Amino acid sequence: MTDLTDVIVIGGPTASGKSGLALAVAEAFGGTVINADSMQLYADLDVLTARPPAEDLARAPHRLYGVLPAAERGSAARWRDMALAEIDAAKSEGRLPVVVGGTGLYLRALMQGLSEVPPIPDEVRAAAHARLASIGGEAFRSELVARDPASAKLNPGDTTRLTRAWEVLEATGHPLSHWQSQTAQGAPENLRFTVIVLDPPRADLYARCDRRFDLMMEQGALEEVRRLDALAREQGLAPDLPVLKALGVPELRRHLHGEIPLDEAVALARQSTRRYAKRQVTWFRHQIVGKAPEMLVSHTGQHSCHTIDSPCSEAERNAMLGRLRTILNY
RNA sequence: GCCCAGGUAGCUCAGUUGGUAGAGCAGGGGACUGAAAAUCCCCGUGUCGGCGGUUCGACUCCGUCCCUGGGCA
Repeated sequence: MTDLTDVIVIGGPTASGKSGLALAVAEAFGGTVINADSMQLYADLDVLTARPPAEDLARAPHRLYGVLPAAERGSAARWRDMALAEIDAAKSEGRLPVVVGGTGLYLRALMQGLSEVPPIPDEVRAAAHARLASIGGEAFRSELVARDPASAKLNPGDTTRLTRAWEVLEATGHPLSHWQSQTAQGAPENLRFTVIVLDPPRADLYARCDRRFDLMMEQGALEEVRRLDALAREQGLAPDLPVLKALGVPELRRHLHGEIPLDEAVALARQSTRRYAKRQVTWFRHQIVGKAPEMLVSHTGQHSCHTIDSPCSEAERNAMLGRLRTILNY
C-alpha cells in the first residue's frame, strides 16, 4: 500500500442509478457516501432532488445531504472545500470516500481544482446584475469586451458568465481570464481517484427520468414545493436562489400560483428533467471522460476512469464491484 | 350508403395566383472555472396518403381508391 487515499467518484446523468451504486460500493468496502449534487445539498428539497431515503442512510454514512438552508447559495468552490473536508474525515476513520453526484462541475472542481479568484463582495455582484438589467446583454457584453477582450468569446445571452466576468474585473481589477491562466489549485495531493461514469442508453434514461418524476409526485413533491413556496414568501427569498431553480420547482410553483394545470406542470417538469439529463451526458462525455487522462494525472498518475452502461442490473453492479476490488487491492 | 372536413417532419400544423416545402414542440449535437438541476450556442430531405391524368413542371388543378374525424340516414 501507499500513503495515498483512494477516493471513488461516481458520476452520470440524473436517474441513472448513481446513488444505488454508491451505496453498494460503500457497503462492500466500508465507505462513506459524499454528496456531489448541487441540489441535494439543500435541506428544503428532499423528495424533489431524490435524496436517499432513510433506509439507505442507515446502511452507510452519508455526508453533505441537506446541509444548506434554502436561503443560501452553494458554489463549486464551497462544495469542494466541504467535500475535501469530508474526504479527510472519512480517511481518518479508515473509511473509503465514495463521492457521488450529477453535478459535473463539482466533480471536476474536486479532481482538477479551480482558479484562485478572490471573493467578490455582494455589492459588486448586485451591481453587475443591475448594470446588465439596465442596458441589456448586447451593450453589457460590448462594455465588458472593451475592458476584457478575452470575454469576447461569451455570447450576449449568456448572462451568467457575463455577470461573472464583469464582477471579477470590477472587484479585483483583473479580468477573469487573468485569474484562470495565472492560478489553479490543481488536483488534491495524496488522493487517488477512481472515476466511474454511468451512461445508460438514452431511451432507458429518459424512461427512468419520466418514471422517477411520477414517483416524486406520489411521494409528496407538490407538498414540498408548497412549503418552499410559503417559505419564499415569508422570508422574501430572492427569486434567483438556486433552490428555486431546482427541476420541478418552477413548474410546480406555476401550478400553485394558478397559472397552469397540474398535469401540464408535471409534463413540463419531466421535460426539463430529460433536457437536464442530456446536458449531463454531454458534460460527462467531454469534461470528465474526455479529459480524464489530463485531469486525473496528478502525483502518482494512478487514477483511472471507467464507463458503464447499466448500473441497474445486478450483473453490471457486481462486475464493477469486482473491478474495484482489484483496483483497491481489497 | 350519402354529405362535409382533413390526410405534409416523431407530434401539432403553415404552405402565397402550379416552379419538388417551413414553423413551433419533440429530438439530436456542442460550450461550460465560486448561480452548474444554472446559463448559453448550433442542427429541419420529408415516398407532401396511394395510383392515374392535365401541364415544360403538381404538395398545389382533375379523376379515382384508401384512411381518419364530424354530420345525415
